[in-house]
Amino acid sequence: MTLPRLKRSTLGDDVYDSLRAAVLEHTLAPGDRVNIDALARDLEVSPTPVREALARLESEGLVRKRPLAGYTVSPLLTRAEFNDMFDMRLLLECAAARWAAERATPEQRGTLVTEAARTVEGGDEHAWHAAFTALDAHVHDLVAQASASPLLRESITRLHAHLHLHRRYFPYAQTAVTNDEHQLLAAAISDHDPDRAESAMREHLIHARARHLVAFDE
Amino acid sequence: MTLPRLKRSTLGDDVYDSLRAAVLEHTLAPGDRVNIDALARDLEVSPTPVREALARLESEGLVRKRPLAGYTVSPLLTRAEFNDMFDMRLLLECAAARWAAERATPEQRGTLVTEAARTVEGGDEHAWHAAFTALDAHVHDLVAQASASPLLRESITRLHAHLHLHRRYFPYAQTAVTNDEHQLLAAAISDHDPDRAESAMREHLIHARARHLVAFDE
DNA sequence: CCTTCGTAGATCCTATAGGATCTTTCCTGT
DNA sequence: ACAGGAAAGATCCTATAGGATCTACGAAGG
Repeated sequence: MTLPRLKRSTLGDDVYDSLRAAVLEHTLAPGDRVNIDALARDLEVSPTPVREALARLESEGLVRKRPLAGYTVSPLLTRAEFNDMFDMRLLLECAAARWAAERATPEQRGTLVTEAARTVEGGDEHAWHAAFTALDAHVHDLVAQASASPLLRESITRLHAHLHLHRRYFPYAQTAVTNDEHQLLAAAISDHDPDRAESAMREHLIHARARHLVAFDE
Repeated sequence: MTLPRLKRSTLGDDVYDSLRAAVLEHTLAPGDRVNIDALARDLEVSPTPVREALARLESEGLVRKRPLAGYTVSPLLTRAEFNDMFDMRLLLECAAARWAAERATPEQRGTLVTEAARTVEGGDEHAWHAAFTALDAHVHDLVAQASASPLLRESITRLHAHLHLHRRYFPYAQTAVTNDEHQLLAAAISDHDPDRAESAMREHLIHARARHLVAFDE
């Protein structure tokens, strides 16, 4: 008998979740100064758990700390850093796709195919874009999870946080193409075909990088 | 004129360094409970910076937190987790070796060859072993640095922290072989030969895993 | 007009105190 | 002898207060 491992949480963790969401949603925009006391007042907690949350966020690179001068939200990636991130994605996620094709459970293959086939319904443009981004992240996480490597999945998740910071500047079009690529990837993994899974992921990421890079042209 | 960017530090950072070193040196052994108040008294600081340091360490996986029950030093890796870590090392460090061979500066190639050729001098067995481990980590970091990918280097550094936790249980012998492998790797990178660099790293890591895995046989 | 210096304000960093929770130990009952 | 429960101790979590530092604005001098 396995119980769902009841979740006890602390204020620090709650603040962390809230702050992380705020940064990812651009409620706190890149470059903004983060005032500890003001945040504590807004969230109606003391500064201590806020400091704890910020320390964790800094370790993940979402905020920067300047000693005796306060925290700021990490600035957006430069073109070079963005390319570096995609080099890492290619390295990590191609391996994840390969391992997923080799080691995923039948349930995982099924879920992956189902989720990759999902499409996002109407709503206003902003909400629709947010939903689509969330779905994209979810598909990639399913692959990472199916790779059966906890360390690999964690690394990928960490990268995606930085990717998410840029989503506002991604082009709204071409989402249908993304969806097609996801389905090819899911099919390859479902078919136990590592080579095809890896190359599908590679194609998908290379195309995604090209799609996103236009945002860096002024 | 570029000044060395004077380093201001906070108590929290100092505590972090001290604590991280204590964990890596097994002054705080895996599984040990970490008493916040006691630590604050020993280090002669208040609990707040200690909490901040622990939050960062938890984010790196060096300590674990159980809400309302305190922190503990992360336990040693299981055999499966250890294998997973080496799978990640193979993925990350082989790519690092390849990129280093392609992109390293002349200075980096020179330093790498020099450091890979270094040997550790006498001293008592414990100190000697510690020095050798440090040298090994240094060589691998030089490769990561030469890869010219900040994200890749950071990921590798993160992995090596966990590897370091196990060093006490590594075999003392066969260090000469390790040194030879490092020199082969350095030579390949120095020669601008990506294929040979990657395979040299792969061989090295596969052999290293085999050497270390004996520690898991009881 | 530009640069430099000094002061005021705001912010961060650290320390201490009180309430809530968990762990351990001891005792009682079966 | 063992299982179950209760109370004491220790520990963690949160809140508040005070000292040190940085930033920004304004004034004086070149």
